[in-house]
Amino acid sequence: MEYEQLKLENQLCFPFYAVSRLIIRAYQEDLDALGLTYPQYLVLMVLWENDNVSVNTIAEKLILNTNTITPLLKRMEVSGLIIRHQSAEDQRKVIVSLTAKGTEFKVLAAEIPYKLIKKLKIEPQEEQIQEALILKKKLYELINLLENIEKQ
Amino acid sequence: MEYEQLKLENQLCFPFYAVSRLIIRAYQEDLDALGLTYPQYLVLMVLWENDNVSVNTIAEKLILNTNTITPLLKRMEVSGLIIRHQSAEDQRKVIVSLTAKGTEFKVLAAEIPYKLIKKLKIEPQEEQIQEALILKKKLYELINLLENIEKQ
DNA sequence: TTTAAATATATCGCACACGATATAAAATAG
DNA sequence: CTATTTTATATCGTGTGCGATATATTTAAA
Repeated sequence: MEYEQLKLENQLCFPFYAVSRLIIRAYQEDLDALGLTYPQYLVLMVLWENDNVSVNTIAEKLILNTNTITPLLKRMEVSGLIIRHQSAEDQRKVIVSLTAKGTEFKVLAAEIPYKLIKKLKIEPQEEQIQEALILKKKLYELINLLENIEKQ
Repeated sequence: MEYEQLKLENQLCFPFYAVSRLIIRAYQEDLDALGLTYPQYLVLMVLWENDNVSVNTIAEKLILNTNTITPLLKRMEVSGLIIRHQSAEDQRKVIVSLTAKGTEFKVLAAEIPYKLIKKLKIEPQEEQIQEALILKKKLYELINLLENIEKQ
């Protein structure tokens, strides 16, 4: 029995899985220099855009469960990037805020995306930038499709 | 400071990371029915195409390190999907082989890719199939680009 | 207004991923 | 032919991810 649909090279899921891990590996060197992990870097990106948000807000933006986010935030609190405090209005909510260190890291992190492009040894032309934007749009269409499965 | 390149929505890395996890989540239900995890399913796909291969061959095909693969294979041996035995020619090599159970699972797993398409509620037309093939090609180009970073 | 349901976060257990390191066997160099 | 290097796999420690479950607070319902 051949089952073409079971061959690794015919899968769409596997290259997504591989690209995701390889991108994180590529970032690792620059993140290590800041003592960050990739998901911690994502949390910081959320906070740099909107500080003082609830645990749930971060979880929703990163499409992660609280059982992933909670210990992640605890480690980030230990390393002095953020602080967590209970909301006054709604005692169930835990508000996450950047520390001075967490805020300062934004300047250092700003170089990271450019460093990855340099590592890839590509010099994006207008055409390639447009292509990347189209790809990003398709990825978000896929995310929407995949997120709506669970709600059934 | 705005730093457009640090906004989550401007990242290409994040949607890759999200899509990868969401696809695995979508597979979970069908894999659970077989008592498999996603990486175990990938290992089986490698073995269904080429049985009796070394640990390293599997690691290379899945772009995983042996410190991930070794315990993964051990768990698969415990659950009776594979057996591992030392190679006669090269005593360093450990050859991984499918058991009867591991072989039989191929028939059961053959439905999984179709089930995902059903869950997504899409009915792929020729046009969309072509689009998926182009996307897959792009993903493999990216994998090549990302794999070659490390070799420098 | 007491009760039930929903919401927000945390805890537990298990299975990855991966950097760093160890160990044994094979290949190669001097 | 012995010493060195390389190759193949395994071990250890840390940090995710996530299903299942617990706990506290808020909201809604009877």
